[in-house]
Amino acid sequence: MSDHGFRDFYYHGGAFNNIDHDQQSYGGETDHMYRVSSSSIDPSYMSFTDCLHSTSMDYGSLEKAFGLSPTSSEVFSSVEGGNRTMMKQHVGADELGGNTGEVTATLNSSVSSSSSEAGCEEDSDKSKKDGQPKGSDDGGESSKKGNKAKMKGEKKQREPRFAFVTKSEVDQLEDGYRWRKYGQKAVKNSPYPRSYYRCTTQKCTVKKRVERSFQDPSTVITTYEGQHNHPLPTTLRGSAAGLFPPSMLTPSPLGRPSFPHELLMQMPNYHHQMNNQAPAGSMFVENFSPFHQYVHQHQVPDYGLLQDMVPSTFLKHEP
DNA sequence: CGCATTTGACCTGCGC
DNA sequence: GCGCAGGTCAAATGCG
Repeated sequence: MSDHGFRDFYYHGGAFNNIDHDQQSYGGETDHMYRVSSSSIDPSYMSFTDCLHSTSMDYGSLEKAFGLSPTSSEVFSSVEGGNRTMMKQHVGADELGGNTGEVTATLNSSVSSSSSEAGCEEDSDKSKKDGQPKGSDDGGESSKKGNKAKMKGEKKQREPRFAFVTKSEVDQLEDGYRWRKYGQKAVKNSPYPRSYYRCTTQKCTVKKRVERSFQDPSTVITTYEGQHNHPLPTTLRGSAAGLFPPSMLTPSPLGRPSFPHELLMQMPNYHHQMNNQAPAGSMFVENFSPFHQYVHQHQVPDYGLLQDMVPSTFLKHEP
């Protein structure tokens, strides 16, 4: 899924001047991909995080919104699901204090399990066990594997996923949450393994996968799945806790986005869809289409997109 | 000692 | 049905 035609659109002066919406169909599925991009941040000067903090609020917003504080110069984001949409955007250096960064968003909803295309990425069946923290629920399951089998027949509901492609030397991006690695697998056609992490907070089922792009070893693909149902740990080492304003540390989807998915929750219709428990398959389709419309409707929004994704307090409002 | 990581085995879905 | 690939489990191990 990494490279389904991204298209660029640019962001200058605090507003999205050129938003490119690409909608493609893959085997019956509609893909929406968004990509926000910009050139490169000079890592030699500062980390991505530093850059975000020291130079531009907009960037800081992005970073906070995306929950990333990596040493990356480029950040792409994507939501996986059945439909993917990509939109690219260029962040002008002027807005970044001389630095630019790249953020790509891929929206893709997992349509039922039938979608094979995205399917490879989709977890086929995690819900059965992962859905719940293992130690807490299973109670007396006898054999670990035996349990899995029982859930057969039920289609597990796939959680929305949000992937980021970041330029980073470190695999694990500091996003403020504590993760526990529970597996690692070699990826086909890639010399780099994929690591699986789970949020260590009890009852939080959020997971993330981290893998390095074999095409560009300097980039790390981080895929988040699920939504945190808790605040950011206060003990985290990194910046996140300190970086994120309290309002962004709230777990509530209705609050500020403290997790990539929550960004989506800020998008029009997302709540609506979620609240109506729309089928996973259509969730994003309907979600992101409106999203595009929204973007387009705000043709020259001052941050149109961002504003909706991040707290306005983090966005620079220009007259 | 508690927690995180490693790692091989196992399970599931999918394509052939 | 078989093999492959992705994903997960959990025992073993490491670390602070």
